[in-house]
Amino acid sequence: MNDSAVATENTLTSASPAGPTDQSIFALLGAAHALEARVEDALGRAGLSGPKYAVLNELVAAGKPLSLSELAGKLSCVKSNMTQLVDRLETEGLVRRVSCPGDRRLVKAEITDAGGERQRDGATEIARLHVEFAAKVGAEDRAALERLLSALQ
Amino acid sequence: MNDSAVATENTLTSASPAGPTDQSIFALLGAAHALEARVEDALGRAGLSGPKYAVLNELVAAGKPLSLSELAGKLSCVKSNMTQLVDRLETEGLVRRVSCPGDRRLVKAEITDAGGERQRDGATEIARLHVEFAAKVGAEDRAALERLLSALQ
DNA sequence: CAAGATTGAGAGTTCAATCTTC
DNA sequence: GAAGATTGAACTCTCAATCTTG
Repeated sequence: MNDSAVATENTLTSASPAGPTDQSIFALLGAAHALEARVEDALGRAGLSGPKYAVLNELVAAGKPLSLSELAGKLSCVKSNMTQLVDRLETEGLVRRVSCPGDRRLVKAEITDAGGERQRDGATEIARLHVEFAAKVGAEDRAALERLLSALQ
Repeated sequence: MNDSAVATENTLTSASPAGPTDQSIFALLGAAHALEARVEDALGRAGLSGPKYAVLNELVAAGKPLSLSELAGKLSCVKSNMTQLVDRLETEGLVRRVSCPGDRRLVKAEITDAGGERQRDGATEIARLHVEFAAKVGAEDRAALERLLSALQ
């Protein structure tokens, strides 16, 4: 699982200057903001941020070390971002860099035992959040959401 | 109109590790991400970022200089953020800091002529985007969106 | 020359600590 | 002391430029 939209972003959600039409877009972004904040809060309880959880999650899902380029692709971010994110994860002891004998250009990230535990904690929090979400949003609204999302893509 | 959710956040939107339930949340965040990117692109054509547009917009809506604390309140961000954002806007000549004789603790941001032009350009781009959005999303789905949003808050 | 990773600079955000003013 | 603004440190992100390896 990936979760790049969890970041701390909240400057685009308050009033509506131009007209009534604006409200749809900005209301949607505001709600997404609130949801992201909920996800970040939940992960924070597990000692993780959204981006850190996303990386650990990908490593667990893959079941093997992944190169920084592969991770950047899965998280839809640029490679230099992954360099720094893995720096911070490595500092925390949640992943470790391993070199690849086959292709010496590659640097792979391998999850540590501590990283595995942390990922499980994060997944537990996310699961809890999801139950809450499912209870609040009815099936028919969820269908509307799907249509909305595909219209937006 | 405000628009804080426009930031560059994209690490939480890819796969789904835990289960099928996760998809609702992360799909929503992913779509919001895409929408934010569209807004940022549109504003970029006007030479603005989301946060910068939000500030200019508030100043135009108020029709008078606003203190940095007032702006931070309207944009739902911390005050230190506004200090730096206004720094960048001032460097670009879009706003200017004015001191307040009545309460010498206050620093107000006043929009310049250049800032006013820039805001108009941004608003034009946003209006264009909104027409597109309204055309893609039907009225009934928009109603479902409203319910979704209030359930989320 | 391509691809993978890193570095440096900059935007945007948060928090904690500080300074001035009330 | 409390409110307004600023500064410094940290995180997340992007882009452009560089280095190493293929």
